[in-house]
Amino acid sequence: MDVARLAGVSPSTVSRILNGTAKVSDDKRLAVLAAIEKVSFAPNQMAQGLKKGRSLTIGIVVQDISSPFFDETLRGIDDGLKGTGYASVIVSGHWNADEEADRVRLLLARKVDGIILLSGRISDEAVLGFSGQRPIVSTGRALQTRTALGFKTDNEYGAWLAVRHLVELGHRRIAFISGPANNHDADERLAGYRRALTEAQIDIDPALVVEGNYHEASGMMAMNRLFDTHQQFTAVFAANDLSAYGARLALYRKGIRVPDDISLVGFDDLPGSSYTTPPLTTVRQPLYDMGRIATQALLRLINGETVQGKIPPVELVVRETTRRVR
Amino acid sequence: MDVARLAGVSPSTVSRILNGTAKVSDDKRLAVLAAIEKVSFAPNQMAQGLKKGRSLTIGIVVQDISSPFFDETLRGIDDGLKGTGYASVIVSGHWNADEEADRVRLLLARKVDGIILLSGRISDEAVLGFSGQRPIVSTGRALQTRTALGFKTDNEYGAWLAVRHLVELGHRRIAFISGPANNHDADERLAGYRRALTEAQIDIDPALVVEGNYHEASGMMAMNRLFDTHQQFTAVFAANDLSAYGARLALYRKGIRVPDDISLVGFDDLPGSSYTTPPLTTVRQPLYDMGRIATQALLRLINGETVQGKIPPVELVVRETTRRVR
DNA sequence: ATCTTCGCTGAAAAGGATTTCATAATACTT
DNA sequence: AAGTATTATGAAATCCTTTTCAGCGAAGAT
Repeated sequence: MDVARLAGVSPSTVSRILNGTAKVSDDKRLAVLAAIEKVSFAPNQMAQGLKKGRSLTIGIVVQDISSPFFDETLRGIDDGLKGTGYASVIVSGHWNADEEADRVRLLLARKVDGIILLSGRISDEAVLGFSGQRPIVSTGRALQTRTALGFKTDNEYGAWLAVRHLVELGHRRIAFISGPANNHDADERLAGYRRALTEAQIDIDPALVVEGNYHEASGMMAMNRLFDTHQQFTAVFAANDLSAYGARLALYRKGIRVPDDISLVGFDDLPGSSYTTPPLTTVRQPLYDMGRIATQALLRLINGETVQGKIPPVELVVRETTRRVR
Repeated sequence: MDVARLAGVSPSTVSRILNGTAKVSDDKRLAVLAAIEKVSFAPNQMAQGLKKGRSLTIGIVVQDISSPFFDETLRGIDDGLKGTGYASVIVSGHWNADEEADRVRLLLARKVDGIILLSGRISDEAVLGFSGQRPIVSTGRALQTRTALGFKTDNEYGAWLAVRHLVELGHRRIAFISGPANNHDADERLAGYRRALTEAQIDIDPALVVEGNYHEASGMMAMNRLFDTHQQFTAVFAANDLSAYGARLALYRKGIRVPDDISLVGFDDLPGSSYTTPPLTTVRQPLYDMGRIATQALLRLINGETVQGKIPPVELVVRETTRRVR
């Protein structure tokens, strides 16, 4: 080591000072510190990682790097990592199970100390398998072993909250813009929609539920499909905020006022949803908190501690896109 | 190495097969491949990196992980990295020069092979200094050395485009919601606003320019300040889309119609701006392309090739928030 | 049939830290 | 004062690959 030579000590001593591993006499300590300062030495993290068996890196798998949904959670993760010395490498599974599994393997080869999996598509078994190599915490699944932990938001309940809100406002013809088929969360939200209607003794009209894919464009198209087939309805529940945005635009284009003519509610409560015109009534998922909590849990798992996953419940936030039916 | 023992060869041979570094007899190759398969071996990237002197990792410094502005660029970077074997560790400078410099040092200690700096706050000299250790490409600055490259979007011109558009629609009282003080980009946009007005022989009224900070809330507050001081204006140019969103909401709250009563134009063209109500007229920055191009440039710099920075120009995209003044 | 050349392969060194082990120097016991 | 317990420190081993170097056997040359 360069610094060692400069300070006239052995590499061992430098290491001891850097890590506080053992007592070192003051004169040597000072000499070493001075040498470090002089050459502005920073230990090679790859070498450190190789020796210590930990990289101070965690891997994060999202499905879409530029979606406000994931970004808000990433912010929570970033904050959760603050001051821990950990950095994160973020990869995207692009909503594809195979690609996702690939990414996880890649992270594992990079010797990340743990993995956070957001809205993963791979099976629970696969997660459990990977968790044999490194701890994993995942959103959107119920899991609890010594090295794997899952958090689940209650999608069914959230959707139920949204639809019940509409029902309480007197709406009876409520359209639903669903999420993509074969998506677990999406299915649950649909179930919540159904239950709320059933509880209100409103018949479920299949023509009122139209499939979207969580993106703005799909919300817009879904809305247009509703119009094209001449459906009657006074409210729309979109399976996520993004598709609600799209629906909102379709409504605007038709000259239909929100909430005066039609009420609209979304799901997620993205940061932008307080600034839509008008601000969107939606079901709040604690995205940021999920990130923070997942991070803290992962760090505990990495330290071999046991944890259980608990996140704040979803809640309805009533803003200005819903109104009592006239 | 485990695989070596299992296949009855030396680690050297395994390495040669993995890297195609030298010819290996078919029988051994097959044995090794089988062994690799059997224990699903993946080389330890830290050891590889340590030996080879490259980590196959690049560092990315953003200022805010959960801002659509950065996310769109990140998407470009992600796509640019696709298939290269590189992964990226993303850190945030939180718009703070000291923190930013810290993050860069951290990335350097992690032995990233190169760095992409988005909207950095540190000085060009600092960038040049760091670029002595690893290549750096940065947005928002003009730089061109063997190991550092900068891209600059023409903010002044973009702002000029926006304001000229409003002028051409007959607006003469045009308010400006600025970016934060001491922000280079923000200053340039202000300059463009001024030039466009001057060229149209419209007096610049200082009361019509009010400071924001690029966030939605500031746009809303800026708008309200304009109202509180009873300014007369028929159009508003916001220094970025986010503050335009905020302004839009303030307008909505006052019952002022866009674009019927007041025209509004933003800057950036965030993905969400096609879905605001109504869709926002704005100055398009090629965020995604900037990410892609920056990535390709960085990879070239890493390979010791020389490159020069060229990105598509900004352009006005006229949507539905601007209209001829009555 | 002997000497060169060539092609594969393994042993060993290297990359930059940490950690174990051994040792020299001090301090403590009685 | 002699022997033992502590301390601070350096030498060497280790983490896991890659790469250099050397050697062995086979093929080619004469």
